[in-house]
Amino acid sequence: MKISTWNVNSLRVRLEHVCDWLQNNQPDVLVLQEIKLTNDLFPHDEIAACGYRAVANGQKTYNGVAILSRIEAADPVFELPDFEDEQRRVLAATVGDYRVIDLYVPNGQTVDSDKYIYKLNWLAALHDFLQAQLSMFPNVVVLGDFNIAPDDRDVHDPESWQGNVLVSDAEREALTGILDLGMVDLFRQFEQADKIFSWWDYRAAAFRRNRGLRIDLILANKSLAENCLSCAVDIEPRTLERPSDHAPVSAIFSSNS
DNA sequence: ATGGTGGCACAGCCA
Repeated sequence: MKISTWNVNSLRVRLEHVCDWLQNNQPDVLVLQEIKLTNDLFPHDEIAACGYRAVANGQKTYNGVAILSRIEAADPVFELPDFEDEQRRVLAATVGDYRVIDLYVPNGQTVDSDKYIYKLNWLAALHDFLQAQLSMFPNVVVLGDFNIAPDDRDVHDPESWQGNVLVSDAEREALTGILDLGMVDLFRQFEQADKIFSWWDYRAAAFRRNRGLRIDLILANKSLAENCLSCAVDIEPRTLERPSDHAPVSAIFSSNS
């Protein structure tokens, strides 16, 4: 079972990259963030031509998430319970034996902004939703753009980022609270090279200089994490013409989980 | 260097 996540920053613009990546990598599930289109404009035919079904939770201009899967996804949830939100950032669904929870966590803009307060409130609601999902499903994978770098190993220059949005203490504590529900950051289960990131700003040649952050994460509950065989970032699509600013991340699970 | 680039949509917001 291979499950992957990718913030595509507009599915319209990146459709060809997504289709090529599906053909080349053959995941069982790929979850997308920032599709930036409404459900009526979702490219179901093109995705079907690659051999995948799709469930979308889309929105015009901003945000929007989707789950692509070889087999049909069931029992979708489109909202954080008891959290009023116009922004389409969550999509949970069951794919075979796995509960897949696709997230586009709010960016937060700056630590003194209203958007940062919204981010922390959103993460508190997410915590309660994940607690409930973990009590209902034996195999839970939570993945997407978390807009939080878990620790300083995930930041190209921790000193320059100190206290900034994406690395602030309150955000990292919120992530720790989610992990404390019984989840594992799969990437850190494995030996990894230094300075592996999943997002690089479009500006200032950040990718060429590898000035990035690891903010695209795959979490799994502990018993499922024990069946994880690998977790890796694929920077190849970030080298293409007109790339997303994020790279895809994939985890592979042994088939008996 | 308080900018830089990119998507959406066509000015300015968001990242």
